[in-house]
Amino acid sequence: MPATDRGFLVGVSMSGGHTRRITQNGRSSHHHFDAESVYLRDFCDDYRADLTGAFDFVLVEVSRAALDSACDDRRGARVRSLECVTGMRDQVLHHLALALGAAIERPQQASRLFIDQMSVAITTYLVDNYGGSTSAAPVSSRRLSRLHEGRAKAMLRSRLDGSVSIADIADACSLSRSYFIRAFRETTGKTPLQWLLAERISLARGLLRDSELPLTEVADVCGFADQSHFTRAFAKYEGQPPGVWRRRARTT
DNA sequence: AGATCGCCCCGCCATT
DNA sequence: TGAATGGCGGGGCGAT
Repeated sequence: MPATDRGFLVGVSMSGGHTRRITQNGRSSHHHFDAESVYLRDFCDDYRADLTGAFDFVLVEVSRAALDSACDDRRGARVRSLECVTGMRDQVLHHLALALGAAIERPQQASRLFIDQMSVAITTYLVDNYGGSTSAAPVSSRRLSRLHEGRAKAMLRSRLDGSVSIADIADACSLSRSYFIRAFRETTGKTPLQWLLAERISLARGLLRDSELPLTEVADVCGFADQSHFTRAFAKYEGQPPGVWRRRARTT
């Protein structure tokens, strides 16, 4: 695999009998994996692995953003890399992988909250135990904490009637309005209003596709006070007006 | 954190 | 009658 900026990959061997030859930076090495063996990969590096024997791994991909977020949440210096001795055993990771694997084997029953929390647990554990070089000084993060992010998004969703202002939400997070807007943008990649608009459009797409509601009612349900404004906003976001979008969604 | 200010989102109306 | 488009003013958003 050629190098990419996808972050890191942690592989946890669930049973034994796997062997691989890894070629990286022109060097090759042989590794044997028992149950509970782990390896870590930085997607920044070119990577080639010739696999032999059984392959029974849980693979977890960790983005750099997730790594940064985990570092910020524990108020520590940001970790730049994750490193471990390939093939070393790690009982904790093995158990975490077991729990995660059991949950995602039945996706229809899986609790999104549980999987999210497991992701946080695994990432935090990786930072604590395999965090490599760190930034010299703790980065003063302007990202929202997970608590504030969740609270802000919940308040924005409840704001469909327009009764809650951005200042109210910032207050609820004990932040100034300007700081909150910036932190929200750096956390989600969107300003609060842009994020809310994306939520509304997403809701509208579902109603257009799966219901027979006229546009006026779709607009109302999605928090748009009048149909003309809804049509305009939808067309700007999706590139075509809602009626056209609906007909095309039905025919494809 | 708080003040400022330009911009655009929103709601309303009209028209096709 | 429903959907799409356009104009317009006020107020809140978002950047500084």
